Amino acid sequence: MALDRQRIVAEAVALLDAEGLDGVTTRKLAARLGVQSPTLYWHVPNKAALVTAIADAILDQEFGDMSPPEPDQHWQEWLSGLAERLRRALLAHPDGARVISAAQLSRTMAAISELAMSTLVARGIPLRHARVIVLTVERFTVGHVLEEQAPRPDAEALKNFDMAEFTEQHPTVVAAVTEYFRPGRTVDDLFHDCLEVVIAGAAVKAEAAS
Amino acid sequence: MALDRQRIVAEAVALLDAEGLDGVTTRKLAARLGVQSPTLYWHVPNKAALVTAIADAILDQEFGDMSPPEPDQHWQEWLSGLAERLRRALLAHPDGARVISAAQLSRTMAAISELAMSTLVARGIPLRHARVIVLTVERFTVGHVLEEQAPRPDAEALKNFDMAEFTEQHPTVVAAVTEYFRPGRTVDDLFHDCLEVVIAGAAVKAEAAS
DNA sequence: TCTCCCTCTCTATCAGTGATAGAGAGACTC
DNA sequence: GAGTCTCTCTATCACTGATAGAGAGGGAGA
Repeated sequence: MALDRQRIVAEAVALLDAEGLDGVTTRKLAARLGVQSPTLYWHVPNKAALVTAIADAILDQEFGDMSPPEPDQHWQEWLSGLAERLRRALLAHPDGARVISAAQLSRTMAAISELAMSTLVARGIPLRHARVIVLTVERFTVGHVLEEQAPRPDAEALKNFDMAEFTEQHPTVVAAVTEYFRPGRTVDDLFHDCLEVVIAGAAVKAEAAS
Repeated sequence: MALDRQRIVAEAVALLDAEGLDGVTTRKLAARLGVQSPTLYWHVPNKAALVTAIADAILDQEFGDMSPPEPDQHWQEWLSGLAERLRRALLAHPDGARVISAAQLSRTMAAISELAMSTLVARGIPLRHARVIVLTVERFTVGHVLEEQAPRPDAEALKNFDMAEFTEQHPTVVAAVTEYFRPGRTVDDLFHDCLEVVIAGAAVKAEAAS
C-alpha cells in the first residue's frame, strides 16, 4: 500500500492508542508502516505537525458531522452536548487531551469554535459574549479531561506519600472525594456537574447581555 | 555551596525561566549547578519528581500566604481572586501551565483546593457542590493558561496556513477575535470575562443548593 | 591510629529521540 | 535514450533520561 500522509496519521493514531503519546516516536511509527523513519519526513515536516494532524484526526472521529441545534432546542443544552462530545473525543484515546493541547492551529477545533460561536450569535447573544462563553466551555473541557487523563503517580512518587498525613492536612478534600464518589457515581457525573456550573454561568451572562 | 534538593529545584526554576520546559534537561541543570548530571539522581529520583517539585515551587511563590476571605467578603469575589492568583502564578514562568499539568500529586495545589473547598463549606455550601465549584474553577484556569502559553505556531505550520481561506471558513471566529481585542483590551480582560462566567455559574449552583 | 562505613560525586555507558545530508531506485516525460 | 521528479534508503548528528559502578572524603568505633 502506498505511503501517504493520511495513512501515516491513521497509523499514528493506532500507535497512540497502543502506547500513549510518549510512545508515538518516528521510529516506532515508521516500523509499523514498514518503512525507515527518515521516510516520514518526506510526508510530514516535523513531529509537531504530526501531533497536530493526530489531534485533527481525533476530533474528526467525533465531529465528522457537526450541526447547529434544532430550532426548538435551547442553546444551553446544545452547547452542553457539544462539550460532552468534545470530552468523549478526548477520552477516546490515551492522552487525548494532551494531544489536543499540544496541537498548533487545529482545523477541526477551529471549526467547532466557528459553529458554536455562530450558533450563539444566531440566538441573539452578542458576538463578544458568544466568544467568551465558547472559549470558557472549550478550555474548561480540555483542562478537565487533561486532569482526568493524568497518569497515575508512579511508584517513586507514592513512596513519599503518606495518606494519613494527607488526610490530616486536607480533610475537606478527602471528605469531598469520598462523599462524591458514592456507589453509582462516576467520573462522567463529575464532569457533567462541573459543566453545569459553566453552562449556568453562560446562561446568566447571555441573559444579562441580550 | 552544598548541593541539596532545594538548591536543585531553585536552579531548575531559573532554567525554566531561561529556556522553557523543554530546556529543562538534567545536563543543563547539572551544568548550572557545577556538577555532572548523574549527581542529580542522588537527590531526585527522576525527572517527573523534579517537574512536580518545580510545580510546587512555582505555586509556593504566589501562594506562600494563603488566607480565607474576610468575614464581609463575598466568597465569589474571594474565589475569583484565588483563580486570578493561580493564573498569575502560572504566567509568571514560561510553560507554567504545562508544568502544573505535568505535576503528580502537587502538595501546594492540594493545599489550595483544601482552602477553597473548606472556605465554601464554611459559607454554607454543601460539600459536594463546593468540590464541584472548586474543581471547575481550577481546571478552567489551568486550561485557559495552557492555551495562553501555547507556543506561537512555527514557520513550518504557518507555511500551510492561508489566512484568507481561514477567514472565509471561520468568519465568526475571526470577527470575534478582532472585535474583542479592540485597543485597550488585553488577554487579562479575556481571562477575567471567562472567569466571570464560571463564577456566575458557581453562584447559581451554590444558591440552588443551600 | 587504623579501619569501616556512609554520603555524595564522579566516569563511562546505554538505549532511545527528532532530525538532516545525501545516495540511489524507479517511474514518468520529452 | 536522456533527463527529471518522486520517494525511500543508509549513515550520522547532537541530545535525552537513566544506570552501573568506581572512588573521594569524612565521621565513628576499636
